[in-house]
Amino acid sequence: MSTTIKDIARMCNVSTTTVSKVINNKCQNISKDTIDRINRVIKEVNYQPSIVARSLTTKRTNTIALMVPDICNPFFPELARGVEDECNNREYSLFLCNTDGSIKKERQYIDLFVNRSVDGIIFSTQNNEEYCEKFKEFLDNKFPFVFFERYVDSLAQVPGVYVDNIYGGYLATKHLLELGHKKIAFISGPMNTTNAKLRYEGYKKALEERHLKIDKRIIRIGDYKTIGGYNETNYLLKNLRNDFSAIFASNDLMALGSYQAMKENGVKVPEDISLVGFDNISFPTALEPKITTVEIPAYDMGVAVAGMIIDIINNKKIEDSKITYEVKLITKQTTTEYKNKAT
Amino acid sequence: MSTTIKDIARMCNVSTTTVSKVINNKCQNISKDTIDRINRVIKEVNYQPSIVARSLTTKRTNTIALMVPDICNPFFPELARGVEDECNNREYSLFLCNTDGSIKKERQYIDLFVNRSVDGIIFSTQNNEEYCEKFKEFLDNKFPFVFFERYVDSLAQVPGVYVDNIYGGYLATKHLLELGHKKIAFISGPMNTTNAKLRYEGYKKALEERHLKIDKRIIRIGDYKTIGGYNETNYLLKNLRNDFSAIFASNDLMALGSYQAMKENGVKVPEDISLVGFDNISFPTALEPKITTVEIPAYDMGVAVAGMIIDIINNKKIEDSKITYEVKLITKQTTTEYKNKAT
DNA sequence: CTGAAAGCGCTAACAC
DNA sequence: GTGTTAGCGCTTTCAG
Repeated sequence: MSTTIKDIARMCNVSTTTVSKVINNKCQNISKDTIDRINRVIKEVNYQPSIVARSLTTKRTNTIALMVPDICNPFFPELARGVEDECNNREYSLFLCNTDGSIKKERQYIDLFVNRSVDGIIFSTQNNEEYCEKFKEFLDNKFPFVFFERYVDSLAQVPGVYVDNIYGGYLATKHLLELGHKKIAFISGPMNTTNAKLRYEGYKKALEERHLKIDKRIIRIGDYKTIGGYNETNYLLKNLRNDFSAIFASNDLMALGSYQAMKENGVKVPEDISLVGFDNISFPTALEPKITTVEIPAYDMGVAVAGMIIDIINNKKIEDSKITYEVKLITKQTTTEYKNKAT
Repeated sequence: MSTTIKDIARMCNVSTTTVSKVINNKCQNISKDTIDRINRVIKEVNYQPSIVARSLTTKRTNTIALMVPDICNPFFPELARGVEDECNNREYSLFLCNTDGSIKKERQYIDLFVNRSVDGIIFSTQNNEEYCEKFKEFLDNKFPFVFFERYVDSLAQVPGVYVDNIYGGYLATKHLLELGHKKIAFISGPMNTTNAKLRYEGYKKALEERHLKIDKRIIRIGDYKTIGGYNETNYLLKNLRNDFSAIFASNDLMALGSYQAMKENGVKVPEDISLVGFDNISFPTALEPKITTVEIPAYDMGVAVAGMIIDIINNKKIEDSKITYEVKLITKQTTTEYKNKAT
């Protein structure tokens, strides 16, 4: 557990250089004999080179950090799993960080991981404009980092992996329209997150396409959490009960909160009100309701974003590369045709 | 982004030694003046010492690795969150690894992280006896590692965090007994995992306490996954429908699979059959059914196990310390009184 | 109170 | 084909 390259060199009567070359498969000019001898000894004593020492000279640690708001939010495990799988495939190791959406924590983690000489960082959090100087610094220093569904308008050149949120919002809304709903409430994510804005765009687009007016009263702002969907739905039911026959919540967590509020108010979903979410977070099949939603391929995107950062690390060119994933409407149990009840 | 301790030393007209001492707060014999001067310069140029270089001399990386089967299994995010929070509090960083329960992957990760000089490893996987030589080697070398709900009989001296599985199994079963159920089917986890065995112990204990016979026919072995609960329940319903009025599944995932099977067979829960799970994994409140279950405080245990490994790292004594967490029955919707139907 | 010097384990020019 | 040498950025004796 603490034999070093020197020991191996001594045992084989060669220099550390030669051993190093063998370890790293840079054996152009080494006789088969010595290679074999060295490899045999390495096996024998089970020698494992110190990655720390290597990192000090090579300036690479083969580590990356993934910053998520909270791994307990059911959207993120799949993402993290995709990221970790790809890292593992490509011989990187993954640091996990939970920022709770706190700029302060994020900042601390950034400093820490820069000190740790991670080779790159994946940001999967939704603080947008508020914390840009660090990113600009990263760009200046060509420090590899990528965004996952994180939009910073002033940092257009940052690579990242995204979903087509506008289209997603459009799909969800169009689905409801096609079922005959004309008054569709919208519970948005926080408006300082770009994906919330984009989903809202999609919502508007679908309505406008049908020349329907946007009713601002039934557009509410939530927090992407269950409680937000719950509260906003309670508000809607209490104050505007007859002004909508469907709700489009900007993510599944809020949709579930919304569902809860409706249940408590004796409103039947989908008979009385149809409900659509976003994300398609997965639960064991026994659990109900299954919310009609827009699917985001979280695992695949995790693989993609990890692949992207690793590519960048190895090319050292931070290109303006972005991948946008298609989204798909998944029709489940919470939407049905609008019934023109005599009210 | 690449100013070193030398730069600081030069800028302050001191040696690197002095700077190092200031950085590490070992300032017994340094004049307030120089301390201030050095700190000022450090601030000014935003100097951050390289953790890699430090690690090479100190032999400590302030990192630990957490091995879980799969972060997507809803039990593990909470655990991981607890671990990460505690790590963060105590200035450690966390590597995340998904082993899929594969000994091969686990072995690879172990080698990798030893090479990375992590200060310790948390094993939260359920391979038991099959892979012990490595652990023995760890013990011999005083390499810090702890178990989370992982039992290896031949390694009694390994520290770890556990739950009182026997009592949990006992509680679940007793709850059903108190509701009047006498024929209680048991869907176990894989019998090569010790917690499955222990939960079974608890099940037996509760029955024996009431002098009820164990009916082996209604004891089935699952896989701790939804599909296992589903399959075993289908088997039970098809072959032994009248030989049980309740099911105790050894974890919530299997309980949900069980529920699904019953639903598909037109069996009402809890009216026809009562159902208890184990773990109390958390879902948004809107989701049904809410399964009566035995709560494991996953987050707290994550904090505890991280604290434990960090303590061990810093004392360098691997004591025979184990923490066992109490479990608690959480009565929800899937259990009700036995109704002595005329069959 | 401060600094010189050695060394952690490895890689990488460059010689031979 | 192989070895010498220097150095990555830090900590740590030990001397002054």
